[in-house]
Amino acid sequence: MAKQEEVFKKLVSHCKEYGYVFQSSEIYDGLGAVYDYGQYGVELKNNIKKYWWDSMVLLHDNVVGIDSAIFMHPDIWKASGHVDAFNDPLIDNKDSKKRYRADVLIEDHLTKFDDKIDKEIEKAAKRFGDSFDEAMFRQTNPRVLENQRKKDEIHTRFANALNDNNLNELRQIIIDCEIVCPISGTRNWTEVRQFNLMFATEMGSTADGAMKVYLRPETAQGIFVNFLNVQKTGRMKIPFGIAQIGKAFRNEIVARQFIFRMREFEQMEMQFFVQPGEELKWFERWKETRMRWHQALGFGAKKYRFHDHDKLAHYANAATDIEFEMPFGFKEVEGIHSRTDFDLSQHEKFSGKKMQYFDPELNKSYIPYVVETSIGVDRMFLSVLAASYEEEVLEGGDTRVVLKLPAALAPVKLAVLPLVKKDGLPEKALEIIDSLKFDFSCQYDEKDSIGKRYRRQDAIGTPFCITVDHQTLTDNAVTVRHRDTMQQERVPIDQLRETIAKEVEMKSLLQKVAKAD
RNA sequence: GCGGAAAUAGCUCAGUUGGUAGAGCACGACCUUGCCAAGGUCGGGGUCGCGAGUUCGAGUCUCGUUUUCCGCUCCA
Repeated sequence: MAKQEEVFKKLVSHCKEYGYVFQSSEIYDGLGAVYDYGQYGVELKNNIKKYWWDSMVLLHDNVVGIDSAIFMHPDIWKASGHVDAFNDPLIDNKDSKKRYRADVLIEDHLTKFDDKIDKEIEKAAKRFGDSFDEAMFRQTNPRVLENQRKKDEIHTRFANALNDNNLNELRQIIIDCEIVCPISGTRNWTEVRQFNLMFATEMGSTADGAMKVYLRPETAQGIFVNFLNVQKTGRMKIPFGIAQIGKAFRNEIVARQFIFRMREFEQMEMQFFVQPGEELKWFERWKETRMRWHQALGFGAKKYRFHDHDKLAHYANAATDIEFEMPFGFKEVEGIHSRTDFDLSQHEKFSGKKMQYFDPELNKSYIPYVVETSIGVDRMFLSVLAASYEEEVLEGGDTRVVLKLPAALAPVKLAVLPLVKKDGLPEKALEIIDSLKFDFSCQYDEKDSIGKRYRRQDAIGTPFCITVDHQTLTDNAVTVRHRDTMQQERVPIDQLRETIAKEVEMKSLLQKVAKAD
């Protein structure tokens, strides 16, 4: 495991050194858990997105795409449950390092306090027997009276604090009541913090009451609220799907492991609408299709596994993750969820608009059930890089660092290298680039020895190096050097396009995905 | 968010008990070589993460802060 972590560290440095991923705002000391994609990173990311989009929208005539806005009506997040589910005041005990909900701590304390008073009364009742009058005892016993007063005071303060969302007051109550951590038994508390998963901002002028809007924490809701728009204007018949790629934002408390958990990230989601009762059948089908999509990349089946959820979220009746073996263990890359009719029903309730589909075959209306596939672009990016990164020990004993990226995803498809920087070889090389640059992303490099240039291309994952030598000038053929095997072959210049296209076109991947559909 | 560690050139790092910031690689120019990196010459690049404090003097000591990594914690 320690070795794996080393590999991960090297991968992170490699990403920075070769222009794949940079930390955001680096010259200002960075911004926590936010990253920028560099010149090669953006190409790889775009290729991953294209691979997904084409496999969804191009290969399925009943799946269409949309691009919904990041800002959405705030009520959408009430309907989805995001507003209520993540609004808790949290406090940590510094000794036990345990985190609690501040309001729950106080409630528990008050319940115990009530019990204490009741026990005292019970004790008194035992002592005085039949002659005991509880009402009289409560009204006259000084200790009970004092406790009662304290209790009322705290209850009032607590209610007010919750009402005003006064976090300092909540903490003060915990201190005043001398509430201790059940684990450490100490009163060494942090500040009370409100944790909300969603980033909020204001829309409209603040002078006349701006509306609080959120940056979407998931792209799915943009699909749900457009369900009828797409269904009607596209004349879609159930079953059908809507796909979307877009940014989402979550204010994670702990965001770590490089780009695996970021505050700003990108999702590729597809919501598939089906007849109620058919959802589990489709759930299974999408599980298979999505796994095939991953495995078509050729990293080996052992790198992937399903992780079925035992504890289902309230909206789901089946859920699984596709996990990938990252250098830090098997981690979720994609989730496939059978979300029932929860989301559409909620939107029907909150918006007051019907979210139903008239099924001409069944001759009735219903709220469709939804099977969702949701994959993190950044996680996918990380898994592709992790699987591709290799430090190879060569025969001579020296090592080379090579990114064995699937050719269809590689940011640069080929580099054209003149063997020497004279005798007209550079001119010939540039001529070749000019003829290929419309089809493939090409690079030209004439600096340093040819071996060094090969290594540089290995490090960014370029699948082909094309070397122009003196012979090229007479036979119009070049040497094609393959990244993974380092093997070379002689190819006539007029066959270059065909030779390379065979390997680098997205088509080869898509055909593997489509095979069993 | 808590605890621990780290931060010096683009990268990897050195920098002694506090006394004028260094190396290798990388980068640029020129020369040389030419099919699997690290030949020669010259050159550019650092207010030592940031901010205070102690001191005649701080990369070095103290405090704060930011970021990253590790462990907890959290995780629609």
